[in-house]
Amino acid sequence: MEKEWKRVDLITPDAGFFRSPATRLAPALIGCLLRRVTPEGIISGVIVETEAYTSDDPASHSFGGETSRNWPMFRGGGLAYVYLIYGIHNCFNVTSGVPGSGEAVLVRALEPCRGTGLMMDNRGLREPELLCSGPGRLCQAMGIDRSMNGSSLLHGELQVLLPSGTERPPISVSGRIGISRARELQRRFVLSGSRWISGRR
DNA sequence: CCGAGGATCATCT
DNA sequence: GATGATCCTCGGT
Repeated sequence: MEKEWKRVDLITPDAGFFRSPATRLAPALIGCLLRRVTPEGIISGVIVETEAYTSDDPASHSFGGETSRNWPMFRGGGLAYVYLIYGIHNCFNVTSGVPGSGEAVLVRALEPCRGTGLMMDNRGLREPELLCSGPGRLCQAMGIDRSMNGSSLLHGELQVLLPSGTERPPISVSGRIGISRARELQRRFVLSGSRWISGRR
């Protein structure tokens, strides 16, 4: 039996979903669906790992104010912020907060849901192992690149959908991964017990 | 203009 | 555990 999903609606009580602060949106995104509509078919995965970044956070791209790179973080919640890291990998964020706040949530891992074959093709893999377990890996699997930077996630080819139910999944909190500053902040959120999160096993 | 370093990953020892 | 790949942003001059 397949789970049901609903669009974030601008005129219902979901209106404030993306406008909430990153520290609240990051756990709220756990269990949501990230979906891309491609000419070849639909690709989707359930978000199982996120990190929150805010403008008062030395580890955040927005810490020094708005720049030509981080501008989507300053345009309010519900946009894609995609940037290149180490010259090779893309990282995908969901912007959050109100315009000017400089906040985003890094999506670090997905549990593959639909279009697994397409994702494996994109990654050059023959097994779903490590398919979307890491920010670079999930972008490669989903076909997310910087051409989608700044695009709306409410409608369009890349979307975030909410679970139709109201039950909250169990979430574990920890320090963030791969940063040198503000390691102590507890701003990494994972779906408890998920085997799809990033990092070593 | 220049140089350092980065919200990573695959591969090697 | 260590390393190389590879590019762009951003701060300093």
